[in-house]
Amino acid sequence: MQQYSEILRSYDINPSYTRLLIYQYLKEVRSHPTAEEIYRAILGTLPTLSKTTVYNTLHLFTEKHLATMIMMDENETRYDLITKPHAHFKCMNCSKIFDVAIEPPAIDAAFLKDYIVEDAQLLYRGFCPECKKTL
Amino acid sequence: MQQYSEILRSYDINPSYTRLLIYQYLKEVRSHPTAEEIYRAILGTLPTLSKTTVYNTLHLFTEKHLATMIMMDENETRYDLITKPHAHFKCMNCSKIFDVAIEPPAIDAAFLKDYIVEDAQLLYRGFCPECKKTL
DNA sequence: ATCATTGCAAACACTTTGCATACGC
DNA sequence: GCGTATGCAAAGTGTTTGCAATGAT
Repeated sequence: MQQYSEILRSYDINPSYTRLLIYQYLKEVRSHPTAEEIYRAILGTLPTLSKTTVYNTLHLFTEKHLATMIMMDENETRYDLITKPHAHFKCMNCSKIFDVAIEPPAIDAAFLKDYIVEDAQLLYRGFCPECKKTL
Repeated sequence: MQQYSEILRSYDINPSYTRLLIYQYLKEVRSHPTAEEIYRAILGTLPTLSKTTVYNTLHLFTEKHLATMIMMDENETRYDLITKPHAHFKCMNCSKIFDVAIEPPAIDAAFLKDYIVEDAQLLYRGFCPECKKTL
């Protein structure tokens, strides 16, 4: 986990044990988890963990541009480490989320001149191969 | 409002007065309102309106594919009538939402073969011209 | 000793649910 | 009168807040 400490430090985040665990989870599981999922996953390793700390940490990661919030249905915020831009596909039946190898299109120059674009998200919704069968 | 009745009927929605008012609001205001905003706006015309009815109606519209839910920050669901696909830009400072004349890219054929894509959303976040100045 | 980090409990905001009332044909 | 539409109040869910406790240097 030593290398993760360095990463956190490079984002100006003090690498506490809790933060490392959360970072590791995001890094290794890569499933766009909700705060709840992260909380439950890490409870096994760190039974004293509180949900507040998970939220604190995720806010911190977002603020420092290490992670990004992604909004999907059902009013649950999910989190993803910032890597290269990509799209998400969410199955309307089983709620699974799939990464799609497609980049959000660049916004046109005229718009860019007046606005500052920090982040782009591309979300597709529909039915995954499994759920498609049952329709 | 006669023509609106026809539209609702064509989506297999019984055009009650309440539903017409909500449809009209979505149609004429076009600002991707939240349920709360719709509720407050229509209260003036229909003081007995309840928020439950607003939610009922929005769910009905969504189910019948007349409207679509769009998810943004802050865990608030916004609603938009389904027109042609377009993108949204949300100011991270003032929270205003701007329509962007750009289409979500078509998902590639290989993906399409296995999945059913019902809906695409493209969301940009950043700072609008007004808020840009104050940074 | 000081400052940062964590955690609890309560508050909050948005949405849904269950059921009762009212409305339209 | 029967089925649909509406509305109230309560519950539910995810998130935030205030503050106290703990930890690190």
